[in-house]
Amino acid sequence: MKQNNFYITTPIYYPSGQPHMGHAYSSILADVFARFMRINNCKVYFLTGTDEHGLKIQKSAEKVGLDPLIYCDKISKVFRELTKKLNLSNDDFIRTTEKRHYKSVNDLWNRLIKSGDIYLSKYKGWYSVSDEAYYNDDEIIEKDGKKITTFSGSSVEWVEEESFFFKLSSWEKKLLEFYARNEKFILPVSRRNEVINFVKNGLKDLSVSRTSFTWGIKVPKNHKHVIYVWLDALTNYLSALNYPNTKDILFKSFWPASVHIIGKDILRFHAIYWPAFLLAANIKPPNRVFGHGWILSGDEKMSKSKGNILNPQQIIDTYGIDQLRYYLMKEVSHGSDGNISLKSLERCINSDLANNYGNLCQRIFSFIKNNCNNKVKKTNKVSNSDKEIIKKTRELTNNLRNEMNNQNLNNYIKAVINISFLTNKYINDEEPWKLKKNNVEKMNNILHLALEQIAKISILFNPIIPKATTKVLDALNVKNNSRNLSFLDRKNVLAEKIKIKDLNILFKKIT
RNA sequence: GGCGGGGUAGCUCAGUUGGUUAGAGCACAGGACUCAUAAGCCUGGGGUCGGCGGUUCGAAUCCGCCCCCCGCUACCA
Repeated sequence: MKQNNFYITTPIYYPSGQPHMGHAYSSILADVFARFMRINNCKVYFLTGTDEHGLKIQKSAEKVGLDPLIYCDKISKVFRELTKKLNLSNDDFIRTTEKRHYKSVNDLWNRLIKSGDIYLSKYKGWYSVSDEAYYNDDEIIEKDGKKITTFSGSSVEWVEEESFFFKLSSWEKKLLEFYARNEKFILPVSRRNEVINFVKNGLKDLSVSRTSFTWGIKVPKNHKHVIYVWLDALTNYLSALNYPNTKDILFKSFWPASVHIIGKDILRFHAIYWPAFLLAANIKPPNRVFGHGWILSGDEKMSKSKGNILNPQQIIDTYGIDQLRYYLMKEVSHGSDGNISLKSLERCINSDLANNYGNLCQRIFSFIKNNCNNKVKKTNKVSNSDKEIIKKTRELTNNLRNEMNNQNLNNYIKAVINISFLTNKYINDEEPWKLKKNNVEKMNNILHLALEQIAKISILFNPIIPKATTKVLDALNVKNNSRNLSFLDRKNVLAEKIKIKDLNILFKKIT
């Protein structure tokens, strides 16, 4: 990994159902960080994709009478299309059914065999056919002469299955050392504690192959076995960089990954298994795993039976993608679960986007169009209130890079919207409409400063609401190579003399 | 059960080396203005900071007990 390079990933999605709000959230969150790092002058590689192996997919394909791969082509496409609808800026979209991925998984497997971390043995336990799951002794009771699991009540049978194992147990200490050395490997901190706790309670070796189904990557030299889902799926992060060719420019530039964005439900796989596999294979683990919370609807996890599903596609069609992106990023607080509802979505769009940022742009652009023929020129006279707003804006933006380096998007958004408050107040206080007749110079200075503020806000909001902010920056004639964070280092975005274009309403108010 | 996080205004949350009248945004009410999407600005109402007890000159903040919510407690992912 080169300095100033940034590799960020979403989970690869298991396409056994339609994309839901949780997928949308993970993807948008990752996209926001990717876009931010780009305007922060980093070279970014942003990856998403689909995880297409396993029993569920095999069965679903059988049900509709399709070859699993053809079936996957179809459903993976749905997720690929979603990246467009969500306006993701991903550089690649990987599927675990691709050749490059097979090559990569095979290589990782062979490395682990070679290092002695994978061995062949037998997996034994109580298996429930209907649950497709194994249970521990303490989860089993006898009822009417039958063994059943207390977990779901379904009947279980004793099964012994040949399986390859990964020597996870021998990585316990090394993992704990790794977490200690890399304090921010797992964020937020609460999740880090969970993981450390789990590891401290002891790790058992992990079964990493299955013989009960065939839809997957076959174990090299033993085709009876299919490679366990996580050893398969996680490796996608390497495959996309052309691993096993570690001399490849992509791999050299972007590994280890800067951050894997994931939901808290798959934290263990990313924070324990994944670094263990990699350490065993003598590959550097990623720099960070960020586990976000779930999207809830009315305090409940969204589910079909509860009828409280908010479908991302519908929301986008009704309200727009920038609106959905902004709402999700604002409403869900750092790392914890977030409740969403149409009501709060509409409130959020109206207050932040329409009334605040949108209207700020509108009032300034309209005024300049009607009174200045779209031309503004500033002089070097700086009033006390100018100094004041510049100073306050600087205070608000001081820590923004740091907030984003810790995935703390809430503080970021709060700071930026506060710049919008400041600017609205500035205009109210300065009353440029009163200066039309007798002080055009001062009026110009005020308007120019307002535009400068709008430019800064628009650049800072660009990762979150790219469409709307691009319209504004276009209307301001800000060059592409100026749409970055260099103004944080006390530079101005706009020239002293500027000509702007007309700007249409950015966000319609919802009534 | 064990370990961890949390309970602050109607809603979402900020706020600990303990210290003046506990904060923000949204929502609500009133006011002055008019460039603007009846937007923006100003002012205001509203909180026994989960409960009880303790330490202290002083506690949302420290200690003890209790109540409630959430997460983790491995091979579905």
